[in-house]
Amino acid sequence: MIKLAKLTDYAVVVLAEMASSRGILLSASTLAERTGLPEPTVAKILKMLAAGNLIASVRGANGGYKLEREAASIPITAVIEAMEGPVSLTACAEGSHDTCSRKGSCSVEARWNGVNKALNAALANVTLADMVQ
Amino acid sequence: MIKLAKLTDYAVVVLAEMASSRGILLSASTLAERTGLPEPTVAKILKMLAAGNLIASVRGANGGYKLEREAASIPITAVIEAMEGPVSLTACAEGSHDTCSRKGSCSVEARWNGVNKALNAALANVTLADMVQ
DNA sequence: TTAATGCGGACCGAATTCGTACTATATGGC
DNA sequence: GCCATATAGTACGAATTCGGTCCGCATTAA
Repeated sequence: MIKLAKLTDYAVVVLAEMASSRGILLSASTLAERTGLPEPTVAKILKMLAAGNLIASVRGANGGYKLEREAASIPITAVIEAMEGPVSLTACAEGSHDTCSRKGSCSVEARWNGVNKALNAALANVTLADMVQ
Repeated sequence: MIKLAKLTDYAVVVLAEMASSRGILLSASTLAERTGLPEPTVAKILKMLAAGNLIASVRGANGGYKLEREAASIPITAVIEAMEGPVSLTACAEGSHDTCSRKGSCSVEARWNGVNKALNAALANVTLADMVQ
């Protein structure tokens, strides 16, 4: 199965919760409570999403996180990229620096790029707003 | 990254090699030699592909494998399914029997089905023939 | 000054995956 | 009929990755 990391799955749940309270500052512990997910895990997810500029963070007492943009303008590819890196099926895909033992001599190497583009195009049409409903 | 198992990647390489010699019986060792992949690994891949009815096997001396259908009629989703199971991003997707701790109470559970369909549609348009060139 | 909250990194156990080996079964050639 | 060749199926060990947790530091409101 083309597997999405569990953390990415959780990230969507957390973001969906944030989208329903847009603009309001929510702490990691509050979000953990509302989503039913373990608090340390939620905290980790929020850090990653903040690093990917998907959400804004406010430090200090009474701090928290809030959505940076509208849910409708956040494609799920952005979420996946923030959590797992570029959306691409194979290591030898364009832009990846991962090594492949057959790099250069692989007859299908270049072909995957087209597949990845089709994949990105399909996923780019689904936004966070679609996941919230 | 939306990760494809390495074996699946290899499977496409092997199938591409078989497609260029369609109808000819090729043994696992021959394919290993031509693709430059380790022989035991190629043998394993061929077994999985045969189990998925993507290729036909002939046992005994001078046996081997050959493509069951034309490359153009084999979508890469079929390859992925043979190697890794159904194409779906999340465990809670339709048809999966995997358990999810939030099953039933998860607000985004149903939404993933649409994403998975978009994904399958995008990948179904790419066939093995496209990978060969 | 204190308490609350995010930030960043490190760490460990668990699960998955990769690659390999071994045995059984089938078939063609001598 | 026997042997060489080839696939079928199972099982296993090592390596990698992932999920989850913890700790010390930085920042800000009260």
